[in-house]
Formats: sequence, C-alpha cells, structure tokens
Amino acid sequence: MSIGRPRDAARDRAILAATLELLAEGGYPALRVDDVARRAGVAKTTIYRRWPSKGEMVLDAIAEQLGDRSTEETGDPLEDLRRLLQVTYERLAETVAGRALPALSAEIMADRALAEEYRRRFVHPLRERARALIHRAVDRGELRGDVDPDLLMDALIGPALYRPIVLGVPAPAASASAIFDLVISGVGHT
Amino acid sequence: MSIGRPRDAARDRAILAATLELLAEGGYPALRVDDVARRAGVAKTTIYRRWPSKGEMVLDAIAEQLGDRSTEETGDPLEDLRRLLQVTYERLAETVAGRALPALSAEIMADRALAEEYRRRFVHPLRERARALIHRAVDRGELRGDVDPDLLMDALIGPALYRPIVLGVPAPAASASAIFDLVISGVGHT
DNA sequence: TCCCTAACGAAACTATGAGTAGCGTAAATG
DNA sequence: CATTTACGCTACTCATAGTTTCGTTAGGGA
Repeated sequence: MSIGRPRDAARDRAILAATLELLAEGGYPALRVDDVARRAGVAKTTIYRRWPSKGEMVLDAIAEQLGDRSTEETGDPLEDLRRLLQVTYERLAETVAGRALPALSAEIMADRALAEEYRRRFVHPLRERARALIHRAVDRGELRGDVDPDLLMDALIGPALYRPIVLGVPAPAASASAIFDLVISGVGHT
Repeated sequence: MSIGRPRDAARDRAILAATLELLAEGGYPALRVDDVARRAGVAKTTIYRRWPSKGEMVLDAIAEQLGDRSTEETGDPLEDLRRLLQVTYERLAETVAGRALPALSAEIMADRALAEEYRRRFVHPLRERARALIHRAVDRGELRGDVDPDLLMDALIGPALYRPIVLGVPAPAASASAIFDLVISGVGHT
C-alpha cells in the first residue's frame, strides 16, 4: 500500500501508556513530553510526528478510559439515566484519565480547537444519550414535562466536576445515586 | 513606625486594576506579568516585591469582585439560600473575576498552597453560610431531614462551574433560580 | 536639615519546558 | 538494490515566570 517504513503501532501504545502512567504519578501539571518520551523508550520527535501538541496526545491517552460509556439498556429511561450517571461518576473517580481531567480542563479550554475536539469526543455524545433518555422519560410521564433537559443534566453531572476542581476532593462514585435521587425527588418538604 | 521609604498604595491599586483589565481582555492564559507591569506603569520587580507569584497576585485581584457576597437576611432560610445562590451565579457570570475563574482553576489546583488559600478565602466562607441556612431550613421543616448538606450544595453550585469549564459557555445568572427550584422541588412525577 | 533605610525602575539574567530542524540510520516496498 | 518514510539523536528556538544587581528616589527620625 503505502511506501516507506511503516509506523510502529507498538510505539503508539508505549507513548500513550507512558502518558497515563505519568499522569497517574504527578497529574497533568507535572507531565513533561520529554519524560513521556524517556518512559516510552522513544524519541521526542516520534511523539511530535504523531500528535501536533501535548494536549492532543493527552486527549488520545485518556480516550480509551473515558470514551466508552456503553451500558446495557433496560428499557426504563430513568433507570438507564441513573446507570449512565453511575458509570460516568465511576470513570471520573476511578480512572487515571478521570482524575487528571480537572487539571486538564484549563489547558484544554485555552485552546479553542482542543476544546472543541474534547467536547465532540467526550461531552456531546454523553449529553446526547442523556438527552434522549430524558425525553423518553418525559414522554412516559416519569419526569415533569416542563423540565429543561440541559438544566437537569447540569445538575446531575455538575458535582462530579465541581468537587475535584473547586474543592480538591473527588466526587465518590457512590454519590452518583445520591445526586440522582436528590435531583429527581427534590429536597423540599411538599 | 517603620523605617525607610514606604510602599506606595497607589501602585498596589494600579497593579490589581491592570490585572483585571488584562484578564478581561485575554483571559488567564494570556495574562503576562510583564504586560501587567507595563499596563500599571510599574517595574516587574515591584510586582514580585508584593506577591510571591502570578497566582497570588491574581487571587488578590479577583478578591474584591468575588469576595463580598453579603446579602441582607430575610429570616427565611430557603429564601436566603436562594438569594445567596443568585448573587453567586451573578458574580460568576458577570464579573471579570468570575469569568476568569474557570481558566484559573487548573493553575490554582497545581499549587497546593494557592489552592488552600483560594478555598479559605472564597469557597469555605460561602459554603459555611449555605450550610447554616440549610440546617435552619431543616430545623424548620422546610427541607427533608435526611438531606446531605454537602450534596445539596454541590448540586446547587456545581452547574455554575461545570458549564463554563466543560461546555465553554457561561451559566447565565438567571439559571440560579431555575437550578434552585429544580433541586428543591425535584423533577420526578410523584 | 541631613541621614538612614527601604521602595522603586531598569536591564540583564536564569530556568524551564514546548515545539522544531538537521542528519544519519533502520525498515519496509518494488 | 533503490526509494521512501520512520526513527533516534542532538542541538537548537522561543516564550515566560521569576531573580539579581544596582543606581535612584522618597519617606521618617534625630
């Protein structure tokens, strides 16, 4: 097919694995491209031949851990929404990628293109799934008809980012269900 | 009292004002200490004589706009809580400091001491006020007794940070009331 | 008034880390 | 064996936070 020496996929894997390792050890601020290269046993130029910037490389590194949020569907939209929230909280709390994400966010937001890619790959697919579930729940009369789906999603997922970023403590995976119940049932005395 | 040439308070003000201006123009990532010095008509050394780092300087610069969230108390804890949330959303959405805060968070979190000071000055006072209001509301039977105050606060304030950081769009000040109603009343059909 | 002391400005400096350039070598295809 | 692209290596450029040095200025106290 193509001419010349082919790229070595093993090097891709080594680079991404080294990125995750270093992310776990020191977090995003301490992640140095030179260190990734050394850890992966690869030249720095090999990294920049594959990704245009450190940010893109990290995005690919965390993709595997964060990208796949498939859950089996039960047919009950509220139950599916709860499970989607649960697995999302779990990924954010229990994976290297999730724990690094808060510190990553500023770097991402500083670069428009990077931010767009991040939302396209991780945020929007998740929100579209949630939006569909919310609509089905409204149709079935399980949610109030005047609910703003975006507002509801913000209330559900907001704490998972707010806690690590602002408070510096993770949102435990167990809090997913608690948040879900709180938002669905409300906390007021009727 | 003290010996030698006294510090010029006008220079402090000029530096903090220049910081806010540049923050408004280009956001935190584009904020350069040299630019602040030039804009303030001051030498860079004068800045570093006052603050140990860029982060501390910015923290002081945003303090005035974010720090004072005093609202008059009505005596009704739920109403007071709503107003506290309202003014918080307003500050985050409508001040230079608030809009810069999301981009600032990573820088802050990268520095333990800075993060601690940030929480001590801005986060904890606000949460303690909210916590007191929640307890009073529970005592008066206006909130369910099994409410976890931290969880409730996270659900209320989370979206205000989640939207700008993750979605890249501000949380409108008007959404404060909507979030409040949603969380208090719940979205489920009883 | 005259020191003493600390603040100030200016310029040159260090340190760090992202990203690039040039080149010799290795591994594929034909 | 020739061509082409990947790879490693070394040495760079560039930007920016933070420092150092020193001559100058503006106060307070005797």
